Amino acid sequence: MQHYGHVEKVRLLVVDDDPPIADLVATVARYEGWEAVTANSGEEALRRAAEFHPDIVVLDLMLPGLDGFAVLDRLRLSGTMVPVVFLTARDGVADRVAGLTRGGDDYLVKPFAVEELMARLRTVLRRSAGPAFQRSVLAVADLTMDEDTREVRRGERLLTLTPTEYEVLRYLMRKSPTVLTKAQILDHVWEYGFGGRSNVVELVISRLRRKLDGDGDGTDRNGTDGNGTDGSGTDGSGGDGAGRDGPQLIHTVRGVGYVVRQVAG
Amino acid sequence: MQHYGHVEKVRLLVVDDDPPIADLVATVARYEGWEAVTANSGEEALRRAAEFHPDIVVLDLMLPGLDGFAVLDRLRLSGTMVPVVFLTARDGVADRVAGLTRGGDDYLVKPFAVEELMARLRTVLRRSAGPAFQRSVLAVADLTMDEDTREVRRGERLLTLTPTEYEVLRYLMRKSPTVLTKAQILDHVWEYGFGGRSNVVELVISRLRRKLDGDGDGTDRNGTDGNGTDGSGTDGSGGDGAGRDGPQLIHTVRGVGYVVRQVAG
DNA sequence: AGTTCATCGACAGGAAAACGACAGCTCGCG
DNA sequence: CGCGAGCTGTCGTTTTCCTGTCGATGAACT
Repeated sequence: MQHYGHVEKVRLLVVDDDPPIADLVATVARYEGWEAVTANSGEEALRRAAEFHPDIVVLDLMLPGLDGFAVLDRLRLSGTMVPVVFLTARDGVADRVAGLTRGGDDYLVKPFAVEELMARLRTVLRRSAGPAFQRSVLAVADLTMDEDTREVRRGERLLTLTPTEYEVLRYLMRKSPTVLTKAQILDHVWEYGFGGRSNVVELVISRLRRKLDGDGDGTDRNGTDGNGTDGSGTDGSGGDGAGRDGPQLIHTVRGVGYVVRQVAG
Repeated sequence: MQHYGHVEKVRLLVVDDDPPIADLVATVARYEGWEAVTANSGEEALRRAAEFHPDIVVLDLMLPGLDGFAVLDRLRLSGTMVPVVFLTARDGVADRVAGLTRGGDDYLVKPFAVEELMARLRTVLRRSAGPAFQRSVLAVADLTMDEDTREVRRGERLLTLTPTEYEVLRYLMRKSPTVLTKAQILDHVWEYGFGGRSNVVELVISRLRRKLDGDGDGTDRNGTDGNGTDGSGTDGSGGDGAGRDGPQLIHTVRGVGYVVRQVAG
């Protein structure tokens, strides 16, 4: 039915017996402009699926009563072809799940990172939308990211990013030119329930900068101005952070967070 | 995407009384951009065939009621020349089937691997597409694979691959330059219902690398790097992973999976 | 100047991947 | 019908390198 790319909102059904988790996912999805409903049991899931007609389903496999596998079977038996993204416990039934991803489905291990889940949902939707091969490429200035091949390049230069770096950058690029707080980045990119409050984000940003701004000594702090609204101001200090590859793209907004964009202002 | 010459979408009819199996096949086919419909009984199959006019049919021989042989007869009697790929149980009527494949049809034993089935479908389609059957040759950099002759070569050198290695490589090449996860590879190349969670994939990749990257001492980790992007950084240091035949083509994307592609710059 | 916030080098624990070695199987050949 | 070769997959070890913590240095704001 509806497909990604369509004008209408994506309809998502989230099935998880842990309400907080289900809500978390639903909330993020709604934030992206999707319509989302949740179900906390297998039975409810089937009921919701029947009336809501989701375009995609997030299904926890460990459900009391009618478990995820059973729900999947019933869904398929009723002729529905909705793509499904499964959630499984770390060491749980991961093996059995593997066999289910052949279709267009996919799966994720709990605890997962929200951005990771959203990324998979988008991918699955894109693929199930038919001749599937429109690639999804994010771009900001001369920085591009191909989500299928995972190739990231600054201009011509191909960058080598670690998984975490890749995730953070993707989130920043996707939201560009919005400024994101460290908390937001932490919440989206790290697994939910990541206790470690630390400067991890700063760390990753630092490493990212070095790689994509080619910037050795970089440290050009410029974006800076105080309050969120970024505004214009900033630069000032001369060097626009050009390390070797052009202007700096990751800017620090002191007291707020980070943003990826061409300098502006 | 993958071309057989058809401009329009391939129309596939899948006949299997086990809905999950039929759906599995249909889903994968749709992924490839085909149009697919399923039928769960012989009667339904004939009905669907009449209205859908498939270009090719996947037909399970063990159907309750009107069985596969009967369905085939009726189809032929009605003048249809659609090529058919049969599915049979491991020890079942394999012999009798042999006699049916004359027309250019083919058959596969259950349980099968999805990629294997898709490969046969493509082959049969190609042959039935007219006398002028172009060969289907996959190529990535100087690595080529002829799906008809099963010849694989790196540059001039002919490689000797075992069945499993061949399948894995074909899947990787077909999807190149997309990064595939181990789960995807496992799901496509191994028979459905292969529970084994193990490092088989890593193993095969390792063996493939040794053969096609000519890599004796191998372990040239270079392409390998973090996520996705690999690449550039590497070169420099002399070894481009070139064992003897050029740059490494199978790259590890840590935390994600594997890709076949030229490092590109 | 003092205080707060950010950057980044260095290090260690640990997760993921590579790979050698071995055993069960299949299949072809004698 | 039995033997042997090659293919596969499991185990366990080794290697690689990703990640987050600490702490010192440096900027920016008040």
